[in-house]
Amino acid sequence: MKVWSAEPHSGRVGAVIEAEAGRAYPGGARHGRVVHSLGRQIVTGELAPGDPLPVEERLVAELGVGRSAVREGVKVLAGKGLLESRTSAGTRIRPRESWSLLDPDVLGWRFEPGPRPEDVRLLADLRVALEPGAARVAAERADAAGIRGIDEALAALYATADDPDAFIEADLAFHRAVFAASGNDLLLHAYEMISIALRSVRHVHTRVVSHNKETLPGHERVALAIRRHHHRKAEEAMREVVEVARADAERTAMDAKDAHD
Amino acid sequence: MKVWSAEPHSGRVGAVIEAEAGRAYPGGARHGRVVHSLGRQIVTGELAPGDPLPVEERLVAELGVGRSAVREGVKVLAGKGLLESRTSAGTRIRPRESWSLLDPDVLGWRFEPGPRPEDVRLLADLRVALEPGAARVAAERADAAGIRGIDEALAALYATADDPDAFIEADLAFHRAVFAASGNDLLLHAYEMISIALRSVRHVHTRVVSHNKETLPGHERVALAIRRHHHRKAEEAMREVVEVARADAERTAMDAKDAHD
DNA sequence: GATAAAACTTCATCAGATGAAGGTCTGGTC
DNA sequence: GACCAGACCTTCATCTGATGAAGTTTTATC
Repeated sequence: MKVWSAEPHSGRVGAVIEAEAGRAYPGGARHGRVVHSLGRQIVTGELAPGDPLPVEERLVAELGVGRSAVREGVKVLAGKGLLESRTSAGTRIRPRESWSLLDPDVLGWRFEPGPRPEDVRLLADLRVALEPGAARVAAERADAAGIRGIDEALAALYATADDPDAFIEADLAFHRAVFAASGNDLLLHAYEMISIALRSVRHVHTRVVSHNKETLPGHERVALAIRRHHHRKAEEAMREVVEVARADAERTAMDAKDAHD
Repeated sequence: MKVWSAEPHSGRVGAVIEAEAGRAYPGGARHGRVVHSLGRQIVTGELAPGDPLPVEERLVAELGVGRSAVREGVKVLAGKGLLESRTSAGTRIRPRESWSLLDPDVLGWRFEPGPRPEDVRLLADLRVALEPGAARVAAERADAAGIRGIDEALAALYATADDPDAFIEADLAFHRAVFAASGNDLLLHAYEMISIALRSVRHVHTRVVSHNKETLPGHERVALAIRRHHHRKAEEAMREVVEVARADAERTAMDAKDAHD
């Protein structure tokens, strides 16, 4: 009996690779090309879960690389939960639940093209869910180095309030410093992944200089509370910061939608 | 100039594989063996960041597989940020900051052996940081299906209060249901990774039946608040649940330490 | 002692062969 | 006609050997 479903692959898989192949990958890193091309197509939905990948031989032809490169690339994607290959049954795209959504590459493929409106809400919610709690733990656990990191990031925030692009980076760095101060490497990594996505939404957030300045007092309160180990206050201050960001993001998204209609 | 440091690899890398090789992997999955053996050794610290891996040829000999399998395995680990290989310079272990700590495999290698005391604190903090916020977002966003999922998980919790092992699974399922109700797939994935680690700590938590029963009202409050979309109450109720768990964990860890001294 | 060229290492990729694991198809049986 | 055994075929898994590319190290020269 045939367990896996879906008809044989129809479209071509190699278009992107060929387009990129011109110069980006002179000699080596062929397998990296395979990983990124297939990975992106899977994550963006061009190739849907359950779909079979073309057979190795055809991938070799379409991607213009050798079997080794194809196999290594497929193995990497399988390691990220995107693919599963079985002898005699071919390779196919695993269901979305199996993907390592928090893998940096997977996140990148998802958000790099520019976030869709629903992603903006998703990210804003994620920050609301994560950051106040992280600020609380940071207030509980921060040592001198952690507090210093936050203070430095805060100073940078003030220093860059007039430069939108620099401010975005400083803002990301401040929030990162809070996570770092939690002394929890898993938590810090969780933020670093969010920031991959956040950076791609930066056009949406944080454009107006006057608006940036308005957020400074909130950040200051966060830093102060952590410095004093007031976990309750740290959490509340951070919540206010991210709630404001969420409201802004939703308003911006709505504006964009109105403008588009 | 030689940029990478550290002396050539000294010990043998293949011991584990050979030990496992006897029967576990009859025909296929050789490259998976490589991934797990090397991955575990890296994550547990047997191989330290900066260390060079033996050259391919030697890995082939030590691991008892062909070059293809070695290369595919190395590529998978490189995809998880654990390794980096460069032509002519060999393959070496990347610094810990580059690892995908939230990758299921990496988490597994880290926590499966059984958590060390510091990991217990780490996980407890992580829950305190993450779960109240997730409960809040769940209360804001939960739809009928999400609420139903939570209710069912709650019922299972009550039903298994007398069976320690089943209760652990029911507890994990309840918390998962809360994350699922948030409608945020990234958040849900974050929890699923925590749960990989949590499951390995279950010996520490949740052993006493009477104790399990004491946690039921707290869970009930969480479910109720989410059902009614009281985000404030949901967050507070969840905070209480995870704070209690954290206190228990720390007490248990301390007891274990005392018993050990 | 500095510099440039040659030699060497080690990974990257290709190519071909063999094998294993499943799935499919064909006959034959009842 | 339904069912089953076995041959057959497809497709991935792995091994092996050869070639190439990119650094590293050594050596030769001034």
